[in-house]
Amino acid sequence: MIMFYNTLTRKKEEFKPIEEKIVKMYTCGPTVYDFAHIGNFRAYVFEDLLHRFLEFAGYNVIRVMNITDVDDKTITGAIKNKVSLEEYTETYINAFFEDMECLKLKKATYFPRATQHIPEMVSLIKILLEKGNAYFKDGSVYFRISTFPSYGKLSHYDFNKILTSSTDSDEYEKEEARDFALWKAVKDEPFYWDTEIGRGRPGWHIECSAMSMKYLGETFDIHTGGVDNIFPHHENEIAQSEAATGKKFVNYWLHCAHLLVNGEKMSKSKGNFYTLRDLLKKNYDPAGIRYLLLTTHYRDPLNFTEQSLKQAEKTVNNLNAFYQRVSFGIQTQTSCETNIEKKICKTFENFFDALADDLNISAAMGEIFKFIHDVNESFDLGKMSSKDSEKIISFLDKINEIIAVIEPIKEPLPDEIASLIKKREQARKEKNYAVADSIRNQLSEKGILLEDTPYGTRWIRKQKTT
RNA sequence: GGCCAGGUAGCCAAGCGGCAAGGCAGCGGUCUGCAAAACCGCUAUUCACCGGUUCAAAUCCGGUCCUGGCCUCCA
Repeated sequence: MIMFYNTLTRKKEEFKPIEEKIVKMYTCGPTVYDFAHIGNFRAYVFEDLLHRFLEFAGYNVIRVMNITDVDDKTITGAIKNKVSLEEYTETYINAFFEDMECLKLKKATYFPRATQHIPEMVSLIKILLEKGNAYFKDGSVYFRISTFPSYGKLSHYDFNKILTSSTDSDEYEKEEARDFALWKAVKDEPFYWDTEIGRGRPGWHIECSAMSMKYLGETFDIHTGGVDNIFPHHENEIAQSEAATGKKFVNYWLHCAHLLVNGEKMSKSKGNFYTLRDLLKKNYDPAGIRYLLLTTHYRDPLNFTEQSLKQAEKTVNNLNAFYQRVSFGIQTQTSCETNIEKKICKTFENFFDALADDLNISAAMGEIFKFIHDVNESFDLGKMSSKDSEKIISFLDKINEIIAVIEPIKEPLPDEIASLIKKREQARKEKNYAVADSIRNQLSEKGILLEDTPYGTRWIRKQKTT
């Protein structure tokens, strides 16, 4: 049984998709006005875990991640740089995909862009106008919240108590302060679309309603984002979508908590703003970054520090060392029987159950580390057969489908290096340790670490260290 | 002010009524020519604080303090 915490009900609920074996999921993607920062990636890593886990659990995941390529910030950026909106956003769209690959984030099925779905948004707005849920004012179209009584059900805000007074100076255009723009009239700006509802550009929220319904249908299973999206963004999506279709928009809303930097909110003014690229420049390992973002429960605030990043790197390093130790075992060890199969089954079961409980990744990893410890012990006692090793490796490969931080070395050892290792073993036999150590240092510089064991010399690839 | 999270060892982090998982770091030991990795042992009488409920509380209830978020375009 899979349980998720649903923001809508504020409870953990059993997950039941609309269609058996298929999950339709919408994950809020980037606004491409700048490079994404690690706070953004915390959300994307959480979504990646969700995606991978659902596939792991046997679901066919149909996932949409939108690219917001028109909004105030992208427009400002394009004007400032005197380029078209397309040119301006292209850089950041490409960077985003590179970053995703770097963090091993699984690709969504669709990456729709707002600018390519203007007709869909317009027709949705037209429906809302016809139904009386929206109105024109000075060429813009606003959603009339008074026509949607359950407004506030996601954020659980009581609108009788708040928002009685209008704060912004230009709010006079709207009938009510809380009404929000579906379509913004454009007069002097260079970027606009001429449509049946006039010349203008879309409001922020409408793209997600239009695109999610296009690719996933009027009602779908899961919608995710950061907690800061609960209000107003997701609240408004619900209002627009449900007013238009008369149907429930989304069954499960999952939101991840924020990332803090050194216990403080991440902000440009404080200078504690890291992009993924900043960290890579500082020579941090992408797998370590992924591990750190992955292994704090998504609903808990994550305090990002360079110390914890270094710890994460070390852990990833040890996971890789373990993988390689076992791989090496495949080629060398021959004897004995263990009940490794049983242990693998139990570990797998516990790992899966932990994740099925609202993605409890920390508990799931705890199971893996206990397993590793047990296996290491058996190795030290010489109780592992090559058959056992093969089973362990295939188990680790399976786990890695979710955690994706282990990088198995599949390619054979280059001849040049193999012969150096042989040469060194000869030197060691002759107790010529000066030569042996110099070869070891030489290989270390090439990223190959040697480990002498009772069964011979083993090599592993050195992880990036900082 | 309203609403929502969170405060567990040096750091990170599970547990959410029945002897405080796990990771990283540290210390001592085994193995090693030396290493590395691994293994063994040690490292929270206590879970922000104060009360209460209970045979039993880190876990439930009440209050206090601290940190962070949202309250109209920020994941």
